[in-house]
Amino acid sequence: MNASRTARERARAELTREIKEEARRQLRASGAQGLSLRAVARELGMVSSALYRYFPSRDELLTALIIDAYDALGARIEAAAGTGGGFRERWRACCAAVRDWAREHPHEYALVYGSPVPGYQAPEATIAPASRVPVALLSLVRDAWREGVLTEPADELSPELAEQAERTAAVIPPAMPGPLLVRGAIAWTQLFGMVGFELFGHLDGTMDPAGPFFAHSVERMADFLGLPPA
Amino acid sequence: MNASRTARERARAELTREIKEEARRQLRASGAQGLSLRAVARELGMVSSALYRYFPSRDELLTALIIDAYDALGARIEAAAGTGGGFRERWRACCAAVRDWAREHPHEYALVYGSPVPGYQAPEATIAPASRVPVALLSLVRDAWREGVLTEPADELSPELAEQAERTAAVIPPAMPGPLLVRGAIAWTQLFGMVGFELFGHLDGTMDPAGPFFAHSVERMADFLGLPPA
DNA sequence: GCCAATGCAAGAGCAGTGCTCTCGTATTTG
DNA sequence: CAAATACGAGAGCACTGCTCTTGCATTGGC
Repeated sequence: MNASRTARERARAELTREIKEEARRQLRASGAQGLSLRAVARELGMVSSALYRYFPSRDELLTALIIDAYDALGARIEAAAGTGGGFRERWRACCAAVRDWAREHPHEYALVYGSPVPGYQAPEATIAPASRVPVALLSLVRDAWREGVLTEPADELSPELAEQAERTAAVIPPAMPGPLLVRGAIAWTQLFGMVGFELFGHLDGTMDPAGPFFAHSVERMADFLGLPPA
Repeated sequence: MNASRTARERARAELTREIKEEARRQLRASGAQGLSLRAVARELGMVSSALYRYFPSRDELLTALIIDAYDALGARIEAAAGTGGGFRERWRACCAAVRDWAREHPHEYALVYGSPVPGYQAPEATIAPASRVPVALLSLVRDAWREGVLTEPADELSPELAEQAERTAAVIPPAMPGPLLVRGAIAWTQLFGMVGFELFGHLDGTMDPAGPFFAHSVERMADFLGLPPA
């Protein structure tokens, strides 16, 4: 497909990939704060100013890493959602995918789900890959509902929330009941709150190691969503 | 109590306070990344090297700000927990206290609950103020349980989790049932997951503005804890 | 009340950063 | 083949955290 017309274009694509690779390596070694354009260039045997031909600023490099991270996590959770078994097993697999990926790539997790860089405005290009995770989770809940295996919640929604739920449901047709979608969103925030707390050390000394607490909480959230027992 | 013995000691305490104040101002303006020792010194009319007499490094300054932030949030939630009304109202007040404080001090929230600075190890001095929030939340649940107004959960705990729950409950005697404490911890992670997502823009475009979603989720978590309806 | 010990601010300096600009060269395009 | 373009290299600017030395002010013991 991509015949990569000229030699220059092939070299450019190759170098862009290598820069991101080296940047990711430094990210893993010393975090986003410690990622230095000059160090990346040095490691690649080029001078720092040459790097600006590929990424116009340090923030743009970080944005590229963010998009890659979102996509990597998105692919993982989508694969988990597509496994066989009942809905509860698939829910477990999705949650485990998020936690496993986060523990394997803590700095990349921190980059996308930790504090945004000051003054950093998430560019348009990040929102699509960023939404893959919530879409996968909510789609799973919606599928369970469509198959009728779900005990549907009878929560009352305020008019504003009902409208937001409807807007949100529109991106993953066919529509599902608002109260159920909102419960899905709650479980989504719980999942990431727990994973973030584990990674950032807020569970140290109490629910530590976090494995049992995580497993238990996944079951409670499955109950909360009305998923049938396995 | 603190007669502040010598003039030198008074001046030192005063300057330490002023440094933290100016640092907090810069934090609010440009985030943790943008906090510069030299800029703080400049703003205070002193030379940068003089600042090192008060804080041995930039990280130590940040640690001082972190402790202050934990204490400020801790004081807020403790005040909210101590208000009158039923347990559900107090639960609402606690959750609102966390969200309100976070929205009022987004950069300080990011500092303590966002990604930890790379290679930054939370010093001993932070764990006591950091625990004020979970202690306040769990104490509220425990009080409701002691008064018998709670429908106690019948969740089964794995042996490891039961042991962790027991260890955790020991710091807020008298002991409470493990399954209930774990539900409290789940609600705790949900609360901070949701607040973090709102602050860091992960709800933009869906549950945005986040007020209705927040209010609804607080009720669902109150149900989840078995708190009686208001 | 004096004097040594200590606390402290100032300045210079080091190694590093992101980023800009210019300049000569290599590649691509018409 | 010539003109347009892309590119790497280097110098340089303004900034950062941090260290070290120097000289002055405050303190506590005699």
